[in-house]
Amino acid sequence: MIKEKISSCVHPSDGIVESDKEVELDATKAKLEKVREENEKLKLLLSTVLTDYKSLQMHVSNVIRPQHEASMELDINSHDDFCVDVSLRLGRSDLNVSKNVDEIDKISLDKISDEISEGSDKKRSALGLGFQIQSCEDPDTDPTMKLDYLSKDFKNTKADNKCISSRKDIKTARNEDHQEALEVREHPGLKKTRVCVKAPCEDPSINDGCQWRKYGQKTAKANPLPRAYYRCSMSSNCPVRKQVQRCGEDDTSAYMTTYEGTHDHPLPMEATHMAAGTSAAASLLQSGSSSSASLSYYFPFHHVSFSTTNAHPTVTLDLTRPNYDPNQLPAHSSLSFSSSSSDRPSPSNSHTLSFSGLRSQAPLTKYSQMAPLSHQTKLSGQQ
DNA sequence: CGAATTTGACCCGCGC
DNA sequence: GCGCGGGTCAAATTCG
Ligand SMILES: [Zn+2]
Repeated sequence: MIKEKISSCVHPSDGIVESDKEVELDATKAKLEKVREENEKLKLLLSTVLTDYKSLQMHVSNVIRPQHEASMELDINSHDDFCVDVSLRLGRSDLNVSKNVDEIDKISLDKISDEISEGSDKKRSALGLGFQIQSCEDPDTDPTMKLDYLSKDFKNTKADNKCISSRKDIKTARNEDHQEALEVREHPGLKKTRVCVKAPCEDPSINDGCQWRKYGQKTAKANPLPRAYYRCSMSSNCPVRKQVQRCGEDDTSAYMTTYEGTHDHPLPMEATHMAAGTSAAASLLQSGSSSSASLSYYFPFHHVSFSTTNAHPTVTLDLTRPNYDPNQLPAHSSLSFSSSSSDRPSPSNSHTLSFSGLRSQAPLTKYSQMAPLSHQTKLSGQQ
């Protein structure tokens, strides 16, 4: 493309031909953009499938567990192994991963791929092109990062298991864990992904459907707004942490909740949507996606600011202001995405895309399931 | 009485 | 090395 442009500068006499070429170029650009959009949609779909599958797998393992209580730990480990395999295949569909991959799952994934690409070989090749462009834009990211992340997760789970098995000397176990973390940190530029939820009230924090055990509270130096630390207590070794920070004055109940990690146990059915949304976003981050598909699939009417910083890939769901634009149809949601290698995502680098309701039916029904959650967790006590 | 919360102590990485 | 600050632990306390 660049070469063509250069040649058009060098040979200004061939005006007509060059303008033809320019038109062609524009058409190709438009095509590329379309293809990229397709690619993003596909990525989101894959993340969704992965998340749903994980959730289902955890439910299944939970059902089966009572029958094989002795081999519980083994089950967990093999399950994580499985996840790694799946993610590998998701990251790069052309790699044939053997191990314990379920054939049915493979078939369904292929089906989805076909569905997305509408059976067009042309589009499929274009998909690869989209990927190339993306990695050009974002050289730091790589599809294999996802694998790295998951294997890291697996390691952490193992460390936690160690923690439990030898509760005597937590210190040594903790050291092991720490060493593991250091070892993991040596993996090129990949740290824990986090999901922030900014909300006007406590609702979202109690909406996640998990039991949270408070284990600490700190007040920041600058503003003495307390920050509480919670840990998931549904499973004894669930690695998920969350911290809730008050934002604004004492009476304004604005909270910023940050989730970190992945649950290793089934979540209540009512909570899976929220979790799927957040973890799908996290998966997108891990997959090295520099731009993001419409996460508004999960959170219609709300801003989903999706920003990558050097330190922590972070998804921020801003639920403080409903995303309602009178110029738009209600089914439209806007997704503001910013990808930046600096600590502060620059506004110039971020742009807002509006989607014409990707599957406008499904998200609405799914979203409506979030409403009854508030009272579900309320009876589990204030958090 | 067991489970959850509170809260000061403690740990550890980081900058000076 | 030292102090600071964010994050975590665990004894004491409260809660159900
Ligand atoms: Zn959990």
